[in-house]
Amino acid sequence: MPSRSSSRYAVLGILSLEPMSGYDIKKFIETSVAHFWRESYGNIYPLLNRLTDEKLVRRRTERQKGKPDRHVYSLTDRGRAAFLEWLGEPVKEDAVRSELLLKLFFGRHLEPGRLEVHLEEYRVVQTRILGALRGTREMLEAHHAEHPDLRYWMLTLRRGELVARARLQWARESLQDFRRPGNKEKES
Amino acid sequence: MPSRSSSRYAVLGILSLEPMSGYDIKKFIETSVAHFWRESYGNIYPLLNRLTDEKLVRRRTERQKGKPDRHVYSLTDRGRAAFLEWLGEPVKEDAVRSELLLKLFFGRHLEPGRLEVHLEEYRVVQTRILGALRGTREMLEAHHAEHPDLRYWMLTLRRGELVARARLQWARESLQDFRRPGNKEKES
DNA sequence: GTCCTCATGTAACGGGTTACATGATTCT
DNA sequence: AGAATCATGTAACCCGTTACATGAGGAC
Repeated sequence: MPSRSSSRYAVLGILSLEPMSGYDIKKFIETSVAHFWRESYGNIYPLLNRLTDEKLVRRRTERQKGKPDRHVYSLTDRGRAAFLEWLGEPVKEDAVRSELLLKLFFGRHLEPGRLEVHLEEYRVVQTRILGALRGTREMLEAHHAEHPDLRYWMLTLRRGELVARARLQWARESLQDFRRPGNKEKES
Repeated sequence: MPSRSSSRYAVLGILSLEPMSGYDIKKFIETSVAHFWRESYGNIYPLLNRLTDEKLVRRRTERQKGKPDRHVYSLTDRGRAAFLEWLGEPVKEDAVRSELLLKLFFGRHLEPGRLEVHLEEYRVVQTRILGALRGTREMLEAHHAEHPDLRYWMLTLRRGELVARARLQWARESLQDFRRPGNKEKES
């Protein structure tokens, strides 16, 4: 009965695609799953050491000229097994915390215009996210059309897009609602 | 330039509505902002002590028969000021982490049917959330129609609904997509 | 000349959860 | 009889981020 940090399974999963260094893992995350997952070096490197100690991962060191040694990690059989086991387990629902909504909840105490600024910033962020998702989608369709994992990647992308669109819609609606002045109380 | 833990501002904000005990705060959170914010007692109680030390909050003790003393906390002027300052500051975007999407991303390695199970569970959860949101909305409209904060509470509810609907739609779509067998590769 | 990329790591801290401990009262 | 509610708290732990340190080579 595993079920540990999640980060570890993210790392194991990525290493199941191909052997990589910690640095590569970070880059990979940033260009593929960044819309729903992030890791910092300060988490990745110590984690890789722990995984090595636990024999879930194997380290091969490549010496390089002018650069630090490069540690390339690959999954062991135990690592793959642990990963697969985690994969099938029920999903732990993730923590819900939205600082934006928290502020809006108390929005009556905001100075005039400030609520709209918060919403507007959010709208911009969501728009940017949507653009990034579209970019990723096009990239995948162009360069990885035959990749066996494509279907699953698209699945996650699609969720990102739908949710971002919903958030965007909400931001727009709400801005309209709050920018119209005669609207302090319920609409009539 | 404050900007500390967020939890502290959640607590200060709630106390700005009316004086309460730690226990009350927890209850309040569960019945009003649970869809985007949660706190545990293990966080609330120590936090209230710290806030008291920092004079952001004042403690009044009510003795009770057969129950532990009840500590009722209220905002001090400094507390209110700190809260208002935080309220106007730019929103820190919250951590993105979805264990579900992480598993789906690696979905090719799931045993047959397991992916659908994950999706189906998610669908159920989102449906339940939607129901709860509707319940809250109706309760608010019935019992707090005149509350000066209603507009802001509705704003957050609306976001919850739109996002939950988007997630639901995605879950349904994806289930259809994956339950249809002749569909292992791209649709044709 | 300066910035970016490659590449690894550590230390300090932050912020939070879970589980445990306690115990009377009231509801079913 | 047993569960839920009221009510507070602590200790252990976990998980993660930020900031710092180091340094060569290539791009502009």
